[in-house]
Amino acid sequence: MADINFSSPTLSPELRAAEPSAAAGEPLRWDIIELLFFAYRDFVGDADHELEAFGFGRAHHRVMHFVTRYPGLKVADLLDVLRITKQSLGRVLKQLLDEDYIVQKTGNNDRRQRLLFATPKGEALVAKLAGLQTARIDRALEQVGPAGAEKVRQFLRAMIDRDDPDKVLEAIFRTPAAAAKE
Amino acid sequence: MADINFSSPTLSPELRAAEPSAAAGEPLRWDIIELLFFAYRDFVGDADHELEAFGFGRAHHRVMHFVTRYPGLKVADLLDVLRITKQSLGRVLKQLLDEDYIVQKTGNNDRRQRLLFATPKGEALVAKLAGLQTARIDRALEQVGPAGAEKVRQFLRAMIDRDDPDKVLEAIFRTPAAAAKE
DNA sequence: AATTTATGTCAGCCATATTGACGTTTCTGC
DNA sequence: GCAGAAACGTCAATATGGCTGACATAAATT
Repeated sequence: MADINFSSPTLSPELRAAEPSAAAGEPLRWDIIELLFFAYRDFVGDADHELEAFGFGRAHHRVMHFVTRYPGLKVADLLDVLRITKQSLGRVLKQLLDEDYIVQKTGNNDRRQRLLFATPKGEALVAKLAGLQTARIDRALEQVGPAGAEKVRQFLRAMIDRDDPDKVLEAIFRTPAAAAKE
Repeated sequence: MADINFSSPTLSPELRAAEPSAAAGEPLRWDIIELLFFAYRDFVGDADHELEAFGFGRAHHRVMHFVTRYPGLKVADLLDVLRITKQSLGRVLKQLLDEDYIVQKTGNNDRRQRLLFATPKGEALVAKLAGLQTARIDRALEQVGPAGAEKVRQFLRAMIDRDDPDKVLEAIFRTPAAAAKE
């Protein structure tokens, strides 16, 4: 491996963030970008750890979460939410069905549909994982107070694409809190 | 595939969020949990789209980002930040070196170290991706005002694990804004 | 009756992560 | 100066979770 050596090494003993040299343009939100990265990394880390014990991964969690929260979700809806293909969903969903975390029910309006429901076993897992994440969120919201919490919600809502929302997003944005500052 | 049919189908025409039946315990932060999921999904989606044109994935972006922002980052530091193994980093890093997005420089205090630096080409890519994400963040921050923006930063900071922070996190939490409400 | 929709499935591929083992260079402690 | 540890690179094998393409079936729609 070729070693590229520059004129003067200029070793920084203290690591410091540097605006990349193209700092001439509009200011970039480096702080928020990185905070989001770390916050999300640790946020999902809570669940990841616990999931190992069940032999599941993040994919299983996402499926379980949305099925539990939105009972009767169709397969197609789930695909929209997760933004994956049905083949990808297939493997994960099959495991969750086999291991009795989720059950399917034929739609009665449209018998082609397979509506998805969490079993008590599935709900328990989702609640456990949500508990871990809630602890972290509560701790963080305490720092900003109730008014701050509402600002955080507004911010997160505004970060989400609203064009062509999936069924779940529609439900989320139809919620009372959404009407607040729309 | 066995079809499990229940007593009464009870089809919901409008999808509605349901507290899983174990709602007896402490309240769970379903709203924030889901907002974080969707916000992050769309946030990283901005970059993902652009990366395809370069034949890169998210892994490349993460590496490029931190190397650009923290010039002289050691390989070991990067592993801490990204929470991956050196083998995983290896392939991605090799590509970025080969394609001249990143250069290595032997540490002069410790010649075992390979300090990482972005090339102008690399910086340009990172700035472009950060620009996309900044547009989204700016749009969202407008909704909450300057005071709200500070609340959002406080919230995100508080979401991050502080025990055993890596070098980059230390730098982030050493920043002036961090001192504000510590 | 023909077509479209919702779903499932088979086969293969790719990206990104893992563990374990091993080698080299260089620093550190004795 | 030497032993050992540290920082890195790399080989091999494996797992997960994505992907595309093709095809099948049942049920709804036209």
